[in-house]
Amino acid sequence: MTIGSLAEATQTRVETVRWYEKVGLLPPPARSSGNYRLYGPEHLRRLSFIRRGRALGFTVEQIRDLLALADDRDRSCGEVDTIARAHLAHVERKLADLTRLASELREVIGQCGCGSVSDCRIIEALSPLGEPA
Amino acid sequence: MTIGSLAEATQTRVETVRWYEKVGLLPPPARSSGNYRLYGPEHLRRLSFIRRGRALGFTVEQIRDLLALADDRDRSCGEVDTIARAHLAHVERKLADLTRLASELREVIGQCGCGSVSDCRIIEALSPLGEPA
DNA sequence: ATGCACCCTGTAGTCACTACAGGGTCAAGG
DNA sequence: CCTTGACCCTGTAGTGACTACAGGGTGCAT
Repeated sequence: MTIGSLAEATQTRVETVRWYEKVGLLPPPARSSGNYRLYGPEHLRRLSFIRRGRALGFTVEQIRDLLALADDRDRSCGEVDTIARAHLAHVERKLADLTRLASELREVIGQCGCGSVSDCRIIEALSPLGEPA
Repeated sequence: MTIGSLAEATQTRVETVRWYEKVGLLPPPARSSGNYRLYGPEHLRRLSFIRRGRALGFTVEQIRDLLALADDRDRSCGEVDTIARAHLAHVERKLADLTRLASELREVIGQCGCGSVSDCRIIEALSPLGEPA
């Protein structure tokens, strides 16, 4: 399968597939006589894994680690669990930040009477002093 | 005030202050005889505005727009409101994504019995086929 | 033989900084 | 007077995870 069909099968951009190869996430595939990349089912599996990991918000580095662990099937699952839990903690921190941020924004927006900028509550909320000179 | 005290007063890194100047968010200040940047209260106000905006998650481009609007005090507040509402919508979309993501992660992690990798539910959840060859 | 979709490499751009390298300035202490 | 150390300067390159070309080659159908 060519890079185009692999990309389509995994909802990935062609450039991204080449980039995964360059940074070592995806092994270099065989080449056709015309120098086209030719992928097999193992590549499809690996790229699907990568994309699913990215969709779950794992970094490329974490996915690199997860792939190495996944290849070593007799190993204990503990390290996988550790990576996943660390990531969940990270996501939960971000979630808390965003929740606070959204409520601050809602409050600021709610106060805007949409008059002139000189008494705009949104601008005021951003300004350090209530009414700058 | 020197760049160091301005940075400290606004909880900003010195490099970041210089960067805001380079990209035109902060006007170039006067210089001392030894070529040090010398800031006044107007710079402090403007940088505080920028930092507060960033803390609320506005992009630098949005802050540039907000600053231009804030400078034009007779103008209607409508554009400010539009920017803020667009940003809130963006934050809420992100929040929804992260919420879904966190629950997916919790589910995956909850299923891990921490045995060997070969029957790790986390790896399985990432793999496209239940049990790759 | 020509058009077109697809592929190749390599480089530069995105965003909002951050991290140096390699210097200059300034005030205090010896 | 000299040195030490904290601060400042410019300029460039790096971060993460791609994205967007430029400038060319390949493969297939008409």
